[in-house]
Amino acid sequence: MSLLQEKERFKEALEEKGIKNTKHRIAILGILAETQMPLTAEEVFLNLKDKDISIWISTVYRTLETLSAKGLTIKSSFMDDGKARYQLNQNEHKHHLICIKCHKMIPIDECPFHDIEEELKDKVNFQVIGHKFEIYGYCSECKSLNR
Amino acid sequence: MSLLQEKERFKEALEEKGIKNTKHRIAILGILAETQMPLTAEEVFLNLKDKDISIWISTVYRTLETLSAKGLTIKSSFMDDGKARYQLNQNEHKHHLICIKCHKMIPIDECPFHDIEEELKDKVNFQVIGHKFEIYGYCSECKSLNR
DNA sequence: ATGACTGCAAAAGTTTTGCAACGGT
DNA sequence: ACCGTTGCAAAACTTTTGCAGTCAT
Repeated sequence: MSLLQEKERFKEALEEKGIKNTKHRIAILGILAETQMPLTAEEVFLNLKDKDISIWISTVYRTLETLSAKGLTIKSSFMDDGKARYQLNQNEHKHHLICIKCHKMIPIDECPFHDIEEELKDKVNFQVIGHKFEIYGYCSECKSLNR
Repeated sequence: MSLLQEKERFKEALEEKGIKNTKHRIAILGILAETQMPLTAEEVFLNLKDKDISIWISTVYRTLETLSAKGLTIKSSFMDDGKARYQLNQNEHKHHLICIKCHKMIPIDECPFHDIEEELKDKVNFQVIGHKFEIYGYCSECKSLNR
């Protein structure tokens, strides 16, 4: 997809969610689309600076919170390092292999949850809202660098 | 299990890991065993204060980090609220249903991972270290309170 | 007695908030 | 023109660190 097409797609997504289409929001969505990796607010901020886009880190935080509240991005903190990470919500039901070292995410097709969802609903009285399934380890590159 | 038995068990666990057996460590493990819920450092701290145990919050943090490094507790930050939570490592391979509201954890026997582990190893060159599988929603009590 | 652990204070790091100015619809 | 968004500064909050004294082995 071209950058222009992408920009247009983001613009439409913002409209659909009823929030304003600003250059910062488009830029942040662009960064997340480009890196295809969950980024901390600071990483997003630095990426923007690299592109000579002037923005304040509080705006990055506010934007990422807003986008996550609207479902355009997903906030998670799976790394347990005290930093929240944000990624584009690709709106596909996907899970990932996550490299502990470089944070690369490798999407996988498997979703084990659906198989046991029914089973669970009957066994325990629990209203399921969502689930998280992530596998941690070293990707092929980091694996070879590591030893 | 009686409190005394528990204390003895914790003491042995600390010895086994080669770290000192102090009243604070025993107390913190006790809180985690008692609540059976992932707690933030502050929650652990407040629980201790309730029991008139004098401790500094930095000690709570240091202790929880140490216990997690030794595998006696597990650190996670699945709630995406910027706070790390710690729970007892019961040393069983378990996953949980986690109530979004009260943070209650309901253990489940299912682990979908093992079924697809082999499959993945072949498909992608990825060295698996661990995985996280959690299901979020409302437990039966919070469910009825909610609507 | 030695080294690990803790009390305490202070700093570091991340995230949030307030307010005025700015920008999109 | 209106109201959501952003720049900027400052505060709030979570977590870490340093050092001296204490405690477990």
